[in-house]
This record gives sequence, C-alpha cells and structure tokens, in this order.
Amino acid sequence: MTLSVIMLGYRTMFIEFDPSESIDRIIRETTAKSNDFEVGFNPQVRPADERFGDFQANGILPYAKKAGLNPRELAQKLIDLLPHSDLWETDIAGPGFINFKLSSSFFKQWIDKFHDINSIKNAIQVENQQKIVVDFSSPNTAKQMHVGHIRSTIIGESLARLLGFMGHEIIRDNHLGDWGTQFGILLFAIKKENISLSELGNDPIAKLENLYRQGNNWVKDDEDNLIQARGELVKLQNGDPENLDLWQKIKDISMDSFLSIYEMLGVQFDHSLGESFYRDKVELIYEQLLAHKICEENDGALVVFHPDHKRFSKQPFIIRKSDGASNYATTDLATVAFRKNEWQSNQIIYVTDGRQRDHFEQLFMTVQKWFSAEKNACPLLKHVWFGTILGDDNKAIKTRDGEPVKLIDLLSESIERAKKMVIEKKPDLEGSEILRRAKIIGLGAVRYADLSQDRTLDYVFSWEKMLAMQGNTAPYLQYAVARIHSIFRKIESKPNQHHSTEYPPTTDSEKKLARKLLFFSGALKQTAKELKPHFLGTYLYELATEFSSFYNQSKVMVEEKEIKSLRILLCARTLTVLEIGLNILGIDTLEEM
RNA sequence: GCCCCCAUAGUUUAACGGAUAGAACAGUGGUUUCCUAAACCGUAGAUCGAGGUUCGAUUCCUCGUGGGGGCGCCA
Repeated sequence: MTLSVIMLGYRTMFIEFDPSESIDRIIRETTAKSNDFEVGFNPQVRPADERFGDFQANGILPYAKKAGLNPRELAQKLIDLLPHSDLWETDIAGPGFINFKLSSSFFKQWIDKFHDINSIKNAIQVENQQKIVVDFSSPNTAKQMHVGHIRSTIIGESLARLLGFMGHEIIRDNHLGDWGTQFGILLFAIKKENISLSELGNDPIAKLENLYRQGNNWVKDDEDNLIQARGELVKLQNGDPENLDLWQKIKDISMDSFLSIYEMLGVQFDHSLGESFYRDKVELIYEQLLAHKICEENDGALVVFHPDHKRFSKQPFIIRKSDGASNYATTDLATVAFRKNEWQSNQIIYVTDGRQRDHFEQLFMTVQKWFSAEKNACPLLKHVWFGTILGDDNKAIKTRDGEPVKLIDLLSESIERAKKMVIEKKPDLEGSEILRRAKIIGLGAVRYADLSQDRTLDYVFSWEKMLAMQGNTAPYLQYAVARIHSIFRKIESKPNQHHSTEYPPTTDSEKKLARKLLFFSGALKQTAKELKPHFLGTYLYELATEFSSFYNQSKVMVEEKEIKSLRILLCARTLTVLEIGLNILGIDTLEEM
C-alpha cells in the first residue's frame, strides 16, 4: 500500500457525523503509540470558540500538570506526532489548548456525506441499544388535564422521540392516576348527590371535575365525610362491583378527553397502564419486602426506612396505608417490577414535577434493595424533573378565580392567537389553510416555550414571548424553514432532490453556516446525555440565526453555477437538520408562512 | 426543625472545570429597485456576598443573604 492510498484512506475515513469523534480518535490512537502519554489519555475534545478554531482539545493541560511537564511543550509533541492531514490545521494557544481548524475540504465532504435524514440517523445510532420505558404525562382520571400536565407530556414525548431516533427501543407508558384517593372522594360525592354518569351532558369530564371539587370540600369540612370517602376507596380496591362499574365509566369519560388532547399534540402511547392495572400485583410487594425486611409496620402502616440515608432513615416511604389501601408508592413499586419482568426494559425514565423528587429518590432506593434481594438485575432508573409554570404574579399559574388552567383552553388560545398572526400576514388565505397554519404555529409556540430553557427552571408563561417572531421562539425557527422552502420553489427544485457541489464553503457566511451544521451531532448527544431538550433547542436557534444571516448576505440564485450549487446544498442541509431537530421537539413545520 | 432546588445585563436566559461569560427582549443607530423586512447588521449593558480547592471556577466545596419547594397515611 502506498502512502497516498493511506492518506486517501484518512481523508475519507475521518469524515464522521461528529467531527469531535474523529479528532478524539486520532489523538487517542496517536498518544497510545507514544511513550510521552499514558494509555487512556483523555483529549477532552470540545467545540471551540469561532475565534480560535472549530474544535479544541483541552486534555493536555491537566495531563501535563499531573506529569509535571510543560503543557505547551507537550502539546507541541502531540501535534508533531499527529499524522499529517489535509482535513484540519492545528495550533497551540494559551496555556496549552490545541485548536483544530477544519479545512474547506472537510466541510465540503461533510455536507456531501450527510445528505438526508437516513444518513444522519444511521450516523447517530447508539452502540448499546436499550429498551427504555418513558413514563410521562400521567394525568389523573376524573379530572381534566390542566397546565400541570403539559410539561410532562411535552418533555416526555420529546425525549422519547430523541432516544428513539438514536436507536433505542422506546415504550411510551401513560401511568394514569386512576386508583387513588381522588376516587374515594369522587365516589362519595356521586353517591351523596345520587348522580347518573350517563346523564352528564356534553362536557362530562367538566361535570365530574366539579363533583370532585365539591366532594373535596365536604371531606375537608367534616371528618365523617373523609372517613366515608376513604371507605369508598377501600371498597373499590376490594372489588366492590358497584364502585368498580362507576370507576370504569369515569375512566372511559376521562380517556376520551385525554385522547383529544394527545391527538392535537401528536402523542401516542404504547400503553396506558394506570395504577389500577397493578391492583392485583401489590400483595406480592408486601410479602417480598417484608420477607427481605426492607419494610416494617409502623403506626399501622407499612413503611420503608433507609438507615443508610441521612433523611430517609426517619422520613418514611409509606407503601401501605393503615387502612390497608395501597397508594402510589405501592403501585410504583409494582410498576417497576412489571416493566422489568414483563417488558424486559433496562431503563425507566420518569418525567414529573420536581416536587416529587423525594418520592422518586425513596422509590429508587427501595427498588434497588428489593431487586438486589431478589437477585434481579435492576433497571436504570432516572427521574427527569421539571419546574413550575408561573403566571404574571410569579406564582404557579392559575385562572383569575384560582382554578387550574385547563390544558385544552390554553392550547385553543394559542391557536387563536396564531390565527390572528396568520391572517394579518396573509389575509387572502382560505379558512382551512389559516387554521392549519395556526395550529402548527400555535402548538409549536407552546411546545417550544417549554423546551427551550432548562427544564429544572420555573418559567413565567407569556403569550407575547412564545409567539414572537424574533428571539428564541418556535415561529422564528418555523420561519427559517419556510424561507428555505421558498428558495426551492423559486429555483424550481426540491430540497430532498439530490444536490451536490464541487465548490467548498468559501465566504464568511457560507463557512459559518456549514460550521454550525457540524455541531448537530454534539447537540443531539448532549441532549440525550442530560435528558434536557433545551440543548437541542438552543442549537436549532443558533442554526436558524446563522441561516438568516446567510440568507441576507448570500443570494442563492446567482449566475455562477458552482456558487449556486453550494448554496443550494447548504440550504438543503440546513432544512434537513432543522426539520429533524424540530420533529424531535414535536414541532411541525410549514412550507409557507 | 431537617432536607432539596435556584440566584448571571433593566427583563427572560445560555455556558459538558477551560481562553475576552454567549444570546434574546426592552433601549439606541442603520439596512428593502435583491430568494418572505414575521428578517438582517451595528451599539451599550451582567456572574448575590465572603472564604476555599484548582494551572484555570458562573460551574466544585464551606459559610452567609434572598427566593421557591418537600418532609406519615394526596399524587
């Protein structure tokens, strides 16, 4: 084999979807063969500030410090050892950073190679595929979905899409709250008022919710009522036919109302196994946990203490109430076992409000001890928690009269507001088209508002902000997509047609756009690692900004064929990346806005 | 009382222990015979306080201040 063949080999071999992996690999291979570095040297390759290059390797600094070497000299040694490549230039900067500046040849080959959703998807597949249950949304039956459920639904769906895109097997499970105390209260109210469930009118779920609220007041006012309500729950859980029948009807009414919302949001569950599904699986939990001495009787209840934990050694995890009824801790335990033993899942992701962190910490600790005692491999358990949506007053969002905001009302208002924007822009559009666009813009805006910032933060709900055309919003991203489509209409071509170019990115705006495209894989990986969709959102916003800049500076429809072909290619790639990214966030796009 | 989370421009926020802390909105100044100006380009402005670890701290540790949340039969 001649040298030129080897070089050619490098040239094609190293164009990977994630350029930082190429750089990481070549550094590791090089240092492994050198006496100056220990095996396992970590190059710490990161995207670099534009001023310094495209990627940087920071690993020399800590390594040199530990080895008592001069970092700049060591960096120079490494650079000298690296095989010559026409894919990048290197230099040493500051105390010992190694900067990699990718060549125009690299950019050109990269945008040629990752030309559609399939090539990108193939390139991002994980090596160790997992079977992951994503437990999200989880509304309570007998109540309407309200804003409190939107974050779980939107974040959960987005993570499910991302992990699925990366090659994991995803099971979406809607863990309905259909077996808890609220049923005791509701059944009590139904009986007290002598209500017939088949005569609730055209908004049955709203009627039930009012009834529940009324029941809740009765229970609060009078101890006897509370005892009666708890009694109804115990009867239900013991299989009382009348209560079971009522319960089933309530569940059906609730599911109808949930499904209409899930349809709007493009969410489909593989399972909706609520707490009730586990009602005959809780006895085994009590037996096993008692047998392993993981739980104990305390004040009539069955509780788990964790002596090895500073707080949970005293704060109990109640798995059976003193009246004998199960609670959500019980069903959550049974649920883990079911997902592991029946579905063979090796990972479970729970998407809930941050206020449940203690519960999940206790649950996970208990599960680990339990599985260990049973000699069963414990699935990886992750609690993906999020902050609260706040109103103008910086308190949890409520309607004026203090009621929770119904999710359907919120989504409808967003669509209404988007409709006004669409009509203002294109007054002559047909009504159905106005509505189609309004849905995509309005629902996208609500979704993106939730996904664009760190999920652990609370955020203040603002129509003006989420529907703004400027700034980090869904309409801005959708507008970038629409403009790209517009270009393809003008040049009478399709974005998904095969486009190629012999001309590398050259001008400032071409290079910057191409450069931003290369960071897509990094954004996906970081989002998956942290389970935080805002990393992807921030990236897409930066890409859209870069595109808008390019759009203003670099006209696509130019005479020079080479330049035109390159710019068409950049537009097509930008569109592909934006569409993949937005789809993962659950946001639809428009060809025209 | 115990514990958890948060604190970055006027406001909303980004930053996997790395270089001169990056944006957006609101200010302010500009760009349109040109693929959607719902856009783009300038400009000004920030790490709660005090210690510590580190070659390097918005990031890690300790203490303090301020805000939010959780702690026995709700989920």
